[in-house]
Amino acid sequence: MIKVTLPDGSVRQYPKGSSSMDVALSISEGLARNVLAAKVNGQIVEANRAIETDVNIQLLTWNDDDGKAAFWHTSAHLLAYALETLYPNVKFGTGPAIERGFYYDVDFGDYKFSEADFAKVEAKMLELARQKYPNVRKEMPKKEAVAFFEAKSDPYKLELLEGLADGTITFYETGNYTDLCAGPHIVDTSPIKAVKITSVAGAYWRANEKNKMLTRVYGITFPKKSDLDDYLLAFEEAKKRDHRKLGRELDLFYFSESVGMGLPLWAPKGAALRENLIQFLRKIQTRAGYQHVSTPHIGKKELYITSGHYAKYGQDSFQPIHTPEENEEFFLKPMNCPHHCEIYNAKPHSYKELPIKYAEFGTVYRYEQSGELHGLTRVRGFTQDDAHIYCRPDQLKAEFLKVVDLVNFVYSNLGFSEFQTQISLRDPHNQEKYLGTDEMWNMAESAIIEATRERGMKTTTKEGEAAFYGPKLDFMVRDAIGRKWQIGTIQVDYMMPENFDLKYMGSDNETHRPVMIHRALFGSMERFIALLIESTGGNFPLWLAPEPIRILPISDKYNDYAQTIMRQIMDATDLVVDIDERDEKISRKIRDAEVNKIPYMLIVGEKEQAEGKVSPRRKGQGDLGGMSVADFITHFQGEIKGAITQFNA
RNA sequence: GCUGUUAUAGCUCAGUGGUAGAGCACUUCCUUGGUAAGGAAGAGGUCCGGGGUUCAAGUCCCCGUAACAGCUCCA
Repeated sequence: MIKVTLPDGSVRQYPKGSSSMDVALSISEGLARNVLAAKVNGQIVEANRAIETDVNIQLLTWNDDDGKAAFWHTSAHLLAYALETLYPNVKFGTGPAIERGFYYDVDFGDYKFSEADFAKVEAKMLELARQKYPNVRKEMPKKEAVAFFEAKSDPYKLELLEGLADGTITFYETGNYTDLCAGPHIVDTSPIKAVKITSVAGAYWRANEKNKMLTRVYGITFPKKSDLDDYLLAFEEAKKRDHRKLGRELDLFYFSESVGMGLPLWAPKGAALRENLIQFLRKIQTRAGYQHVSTPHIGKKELYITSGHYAKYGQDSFQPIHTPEENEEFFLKPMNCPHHCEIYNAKPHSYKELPIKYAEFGTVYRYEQSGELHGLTRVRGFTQDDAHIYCRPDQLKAEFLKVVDLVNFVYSNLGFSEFQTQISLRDPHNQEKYLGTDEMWNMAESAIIEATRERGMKTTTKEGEAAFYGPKLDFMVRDAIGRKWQIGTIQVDYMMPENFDLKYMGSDNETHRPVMIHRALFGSMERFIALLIESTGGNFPLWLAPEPIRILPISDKYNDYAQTIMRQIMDATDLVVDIDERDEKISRKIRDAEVNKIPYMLIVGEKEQAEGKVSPRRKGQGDLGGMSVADFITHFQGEIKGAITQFNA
């Protein structure tokens, strides 16, 4: 007998060789029906794998991410099985489960797999799933594995095998389909009841652009048809929050082919939104001890040679502009740090002055590959809420933590509670990509790791994601359909102070090298606003709304009264107020204001004019009843005060 | 940059090789109104650009441009 410990701590006894499925069956048949895989002593395995020793078991169902992963992993095999049946001679790359569904990378030879094929593949997958094929795990010596794929003349699987040690090779058989695979899988194919092939796109073999491009077929499957319907419906709903769509609908920004791709044009409403965000942050940064600076949009080539950016990105930048006579070369600035370092270097500094924090809403230009451009989230001209903190090495951790706190403050006020944090380190196997000494890197990386640990932050760590001059702590949020974007970043840099020969005079009357922290909280105004649009669906908090108040006169007889009200509000506050003077009925004006997502409508007609009042209507709430202008202003300002917490530096 | 898809009025989109369409928006007129679309009339087109096939191209083919999805990249 073996002892099985369940997550609630209960211990049960089973005959040796029992499986997780047996455990599930002993609890309830319903549970057994829902079990997709199991976590046995922390390792995820098939639910029917025999257990020989005492173990901890967690049964995994559709409610567990790992359960879904097993389900979708099997679905990927099912996809491959269907493709192999329908398109003889296809070769397979890799086919993992992903966050939402799965894909398989396929070499179709000369065949162009397209959307027209989707329905056929879906039908075949469902047909195969219904056969209730068991997923049979097989361990195999490497020699045998190689022979199998040589017989199949499958170059991709053979290449994958090269990287595997003998004795670790496992295969899974599903019907007539056999794949090199580490598993785990669901017990058989029958739970797969709904299938959707979602898209097809190119993907480089082994994620290397020098390799051949395979065809990546994406799909998603569910245990219930209604789950698929719900998923597709939710996806359609999410697409309505796309910032590119809302940007046009709310008249925020545009692109023009004549201006150039990736160069956003901010319309008045968008510019107002942007300005509100800048004002908010400028005020907080000033309180946090930042000094705002302003630097030009270009800089001489030599500046970027000094910083190291020229060697790294010179060829992949917008190419230099030249002066007509002297033929000097100037680059559009791709980042603000070199300019800020020059401000630092403009005069000598004492240790008593540090930390020095230069902030700038600095507009930069980067040549992004054409295929990368994406609405406002990836553009070629954008404004960073950039700042550089010059501090003594002994101040580094404290300063880093202050920035972390600032990020938390700003995001919480903007409703971004779901952000993720990632520590981006250098790739230990590819160190020539980076500048600086091991000592510098170790100091910088440990500063970030210690600081995040000190705050108890949940971070993920990624090697190879660092900037070439230093490691980073990145803050990421998801867009409407779940894609992750980096917004904030905090970077520790020992390199740039070296390159620019930055100094300060220490208490020992010797010169010392400061450490630099590069940081941006929004990242770029463009990307941040894009994500703000998607997270709010265009219903911005009152204090950010580009048009917070619109006065709606009942008829043109009350336009003059509306003007009086507008002036009263604008005199008492610095708010933007508009009047809808169109020759339309009030219900129409209300509808249009609702559609335009205007937070406050002020309805004025005969009654209001007679009583010297306004009738506010809050978007989404309806009529608030008549009140005086003074009462409305109090009400309005109260809502803003309630929305922003006080920042204490 | 790579693979694929798409491009028709300001927006959303129909359009079968044979006279360019709808809804919304816009303009004018009527209407002067009370909490989510009042009525009528009008104007608006390089069918993305260039080339080709054809008696005839918005429609078929090629090249380019841009957008979209994904890959790769991201100071």
